[in-house]
Amino acid sequence: MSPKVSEEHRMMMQEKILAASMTLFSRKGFHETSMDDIVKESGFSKGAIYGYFKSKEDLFFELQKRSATLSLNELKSMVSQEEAAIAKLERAADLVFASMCEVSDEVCRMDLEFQLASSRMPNMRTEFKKQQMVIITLLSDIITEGIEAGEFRKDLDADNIAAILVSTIGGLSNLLVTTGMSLDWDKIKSALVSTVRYGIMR
Amino acid sequence: MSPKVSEEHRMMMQEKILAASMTLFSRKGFHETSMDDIVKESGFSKGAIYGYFKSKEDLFFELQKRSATLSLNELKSMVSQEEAAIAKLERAADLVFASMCEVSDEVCRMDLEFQLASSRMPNMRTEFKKQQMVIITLLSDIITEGIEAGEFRKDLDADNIAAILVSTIGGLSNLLVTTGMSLDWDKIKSALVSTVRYGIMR
Amino acid sequence: MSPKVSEEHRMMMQEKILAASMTLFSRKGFHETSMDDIVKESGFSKGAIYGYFKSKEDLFFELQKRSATLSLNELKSMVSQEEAAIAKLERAADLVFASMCEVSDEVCRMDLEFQLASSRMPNMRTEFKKQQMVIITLLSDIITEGIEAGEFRKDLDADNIAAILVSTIGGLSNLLVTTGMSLDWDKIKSALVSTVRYGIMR
Amino acid sequence: MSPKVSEEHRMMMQEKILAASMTLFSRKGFHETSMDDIVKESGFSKGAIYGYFKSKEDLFFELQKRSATLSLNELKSMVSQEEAAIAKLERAADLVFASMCEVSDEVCRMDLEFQLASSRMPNMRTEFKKQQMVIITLLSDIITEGIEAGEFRKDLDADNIAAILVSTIGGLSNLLVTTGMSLDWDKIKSALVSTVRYGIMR
DNA sequence: GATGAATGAGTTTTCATTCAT
DNA sequence: TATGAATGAAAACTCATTCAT
Repeated sequence: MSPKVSEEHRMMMQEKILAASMTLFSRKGFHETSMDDIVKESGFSKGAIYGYFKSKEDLFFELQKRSATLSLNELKSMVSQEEAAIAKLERAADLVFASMCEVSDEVCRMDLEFQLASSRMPNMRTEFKKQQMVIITLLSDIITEGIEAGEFRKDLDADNIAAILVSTIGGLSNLLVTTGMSLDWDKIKSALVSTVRYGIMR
Repeated sequence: MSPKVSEEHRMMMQEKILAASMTLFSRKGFHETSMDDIVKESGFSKGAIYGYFKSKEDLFFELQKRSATLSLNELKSMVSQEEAAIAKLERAADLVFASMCEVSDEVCRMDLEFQLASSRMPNMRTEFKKQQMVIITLLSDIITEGIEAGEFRKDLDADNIAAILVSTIGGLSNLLVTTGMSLDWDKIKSALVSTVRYGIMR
Repeated sequence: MSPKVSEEHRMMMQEKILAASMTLFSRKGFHETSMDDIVKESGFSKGAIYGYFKSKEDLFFELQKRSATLSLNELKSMVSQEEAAIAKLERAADLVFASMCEVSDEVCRMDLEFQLASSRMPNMRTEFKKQQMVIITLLSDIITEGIEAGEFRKDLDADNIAAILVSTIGGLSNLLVTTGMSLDWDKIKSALVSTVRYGIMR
Repeated sequence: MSPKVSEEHRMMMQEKILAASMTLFSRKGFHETSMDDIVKESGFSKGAIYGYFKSKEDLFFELQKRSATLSLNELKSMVSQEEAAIAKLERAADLVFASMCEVSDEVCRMDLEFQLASSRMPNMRTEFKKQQMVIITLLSDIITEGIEAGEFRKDLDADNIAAILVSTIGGLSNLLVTTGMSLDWDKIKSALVSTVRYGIMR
């Protein structure tokens, strides 16, 4: 009778544990966070946590899966708009840099944790690749659209340009947390946008 | 008469330990590598290793310091050449992508380790920032030179473009190891080079 | 339903660990006793022990705190008796020498460990001083009482005499363990008692 | 031809090492002092130190042997004086309390180290006992002398009184370092002297 | 299911002693 | 004889995971 209720309940519990873990992993890092830390932060018992997630790594993996979903939807909704490809790219840039500004160092650090894990653990890598491919494909589609519409140069290599753009954004995020540089995101955005615009438009 | 050993010998020993550590850190990661692993891999005793490096972290830090020196010199020698700014940038691209191709996943993974460490440990961050600044400044100087020579657009923001370029390269390297994508570096290089050329030239 | 364990149970476990530690510390000394020794002697696991005490030092400290409580209560109860001050002192001597006889070398050695630790570690010193002050004050009060009652000489320096008496007892205990002399406690007691009696009475 | 010279030289070297060790052992304690510390403090090499002393413990033992010699000679010279037994005891008290005042905490701590070691290590104990016996016997002789001269009570138990006096002095020294109390040695001395005088004289 | 005490292999690091030079 | 680099056993402590209740 109650499977639905308890399933929901289960999800809520999981969510709480994930939230606590996220906080700790991003603040202290995966290795420096102990299950005891998570117990304290989440208020759950050891046994409960192991009831919901089979290991610390599993918890981390689950977190990685969710990390993407955040901004992706906004990005997707953007594509469906009727407008020029270049406008779409610029709106994407707005979106990305907006989140870049408001997002804390900790989120960027968490991202680095995910990247490092992906570079070593097959299941993480698969997930990470899937996520990156979604974004790259999305951008690639916009570029292809722009080429076909005559906005962009005909010789553009859509897939690789998309990969480059994604890498640039990722690289900037990393630069921020790894150097602690106080970057002026507005200036960077306009430098990037204008360079790309000149770089790809006819 | 004395086991007092030449500075050279000491350096050689250090180098061997560093090499063994490098292998392990990049293959398994910093945290997953134990001092016992390093003992086994290097053939040194525990005590000997601690005689050369005061902690596992110190070993890692030393490795980070050395990591930069590798390609930087080539990059620097390039700047002094007499040629157009755009040509310099292209030669830099050649250099970077060449190393990208031949370099193993392990080096890139190691790079991610360094980045993550830099995002959390002050002394690593200081070092990392210094290293990044050298490259960014180098590129920024070339760009400024290009602007002054009338090669590039006058409104270019040299520093930020440089930061963007460095981020792009770093991001691509990360994309490689984190997704395991089989990237076609030649195509990526030409996509990047042509985009940037159009993007910044008058 | 829950392994949540009563406070009593927790105390019992602690007590067992403390007992095992006491045995080892007094037999082998603090430094020569390893946590592994305590693991073996107590039958607990490493983790369990660290669950109850946060460090080997903490274990030692806890032991020190308890060491005093043993005979102190008897000593205190004595004070409240209605009798001449000199009689009180003699009864105290009886008490002290009685425990001196029955007590093993190990307890005295343990005492030396505590003294050495107190001479170097601030928290131990604070505790030790507190314990010593209780006894000194107790004796000092008896002496003052004796002076006021006209039993003892008027010019007696109650505090310092008390400190001297406590030192004498401590010194004798140390002499026992450090030299292994086979002391005749009865004779020593009467020598001390008669000397002090003549020494302080009018 | 040169055994004498090198024997002297050897002694001088030993003395230097012992001095350095003494400094460290009393400052930091036996266990907390490493051979490397002694190397640094003494300026000798590891090998040299092991050439002179067969182990860290041996070094400590040698130090213990010397520790007594210090004041003992003065004490002995005192005995031979022509004067009343009570006067001898008082001069002994002067001597002891004078050294008590000027001597640092570190010397007292070192004493505790010796005591603890003596309570556990047979060879140390033998040495320690020998040293204590010399002093106890010396005092005992004075007391016997006083009894025979009719200065002191006839029923005095010379040996045990001597042991008690030695214990009192040792106990006071320990009280000083273990509690950090700021003792007024002058007052303590007069309290002790007058008590003992009344306590043992006819 | 939930709890948290218990486990114990594994971690980094130290240091008395040895020995090739 | 002097040196100090090298050794490696042993130390204190951690922590992901299990399981009796």
